[in-house]
Amino acid sequence: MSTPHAILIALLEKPSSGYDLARRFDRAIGYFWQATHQQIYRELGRMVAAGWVAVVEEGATDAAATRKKVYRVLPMGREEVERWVRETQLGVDDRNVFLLKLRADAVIGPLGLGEELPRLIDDARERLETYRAIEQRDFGAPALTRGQQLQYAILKAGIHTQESWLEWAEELRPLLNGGDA
Amino acid sequence: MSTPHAILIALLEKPSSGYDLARRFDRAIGYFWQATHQQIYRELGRMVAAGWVAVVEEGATDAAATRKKVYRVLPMGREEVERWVRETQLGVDDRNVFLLKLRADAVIGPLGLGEELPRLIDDARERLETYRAIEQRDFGAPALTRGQQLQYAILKAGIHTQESWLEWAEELRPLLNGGDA
DNA sequence: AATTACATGTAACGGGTTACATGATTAC
DNA sequence: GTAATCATGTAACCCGTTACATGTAATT
Repeated sequence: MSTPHAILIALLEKPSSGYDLARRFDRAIGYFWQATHQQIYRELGRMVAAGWVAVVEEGATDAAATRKKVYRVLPMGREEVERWVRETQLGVDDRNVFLLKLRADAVIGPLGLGEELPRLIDDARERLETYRAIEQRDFGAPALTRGQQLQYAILKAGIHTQESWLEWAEELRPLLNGGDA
Repeated sequence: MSTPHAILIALLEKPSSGYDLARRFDRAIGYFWQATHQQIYRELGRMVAAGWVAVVEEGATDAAATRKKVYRVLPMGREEVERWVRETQLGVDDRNVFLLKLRADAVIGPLGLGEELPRLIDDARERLETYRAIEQRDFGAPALTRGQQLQYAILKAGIHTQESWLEWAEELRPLLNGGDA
């Protein structure tokens, strides 16, 4: 649901054409966020209509580049990004969205993520405790059947995920709080 | 795209009504797989039409339970689950789908996941190497700006995710290979 | 000359989400 | 008797996906 914002942030990092955006979403960005070129063109059209982005009009850099349309973010688009980062509450399962917010914070000054992170950390700790409780309740027995071992493995996947994320988040914390935010 | 299979597997674990399924998807299952009651009823309808599931007809357990419809998986539904587990190739980003496959494996015998896991492990290792390469190339400098530190943090999130998953996967490996598969 | 890469779009479909709707049963 | 829970559904919308479509520029 935040594809337009993903595009806005990518454009803040570097003004691009739809085609370039598609390539960027296939490479680096695509590791944690996907968007096909159809989505990109669709959203670019909408965002032009909304006044968030505009096509860069340069007096024909070279005659060949006529077809290429480079988009840049307008003030209203930038404001929309700030609003979205500040007002969109995330849950424990929206980690890639939080990474998107981090990218926004990396491009345009501090956006108050230092206040959202602790809440996410608390949520992750809570969920981890839930998992630990299930672990002790359901998998404390000495001998488990194959099926039970597999179900235990599924639970462990969840435990690993939370623990690993918490480690990362604690490491990130000072970066968001220190400085000036 | 595998909501119907998620429902089938849940029904294999325990025949349930649509309402019960919705509650199960809100609780335990919902930690890594979501489905609203609208989706559940829609899919149940389709799967009845496809001959994958059927309503359990018991001669009125008690007169009050008239409205409740309990579904069970028919042989064709079970075969469809097996087919899906065996034939659906997963990518690095389909980890929750792999957990779903594991749940299927836990309910109905070994389904050949011992062959899919190594491929996923290789993919994860490859991606981890890509991340490590980016790390050395872009973030080797001694002093990084705030923005660069944040971008580095985003990359580290990816590194953590791969490492953590690989640890888990290696732990799981013998369970899928040992025994009889 | 032919193929690949560049570059931008339209159209249709299906699934997930949200809102709406209804009625029975249980608990306070 | 009123509210919460149980229980099942319909309808509309939007987004992501897949397929289709077109044309230019660069490469071999």
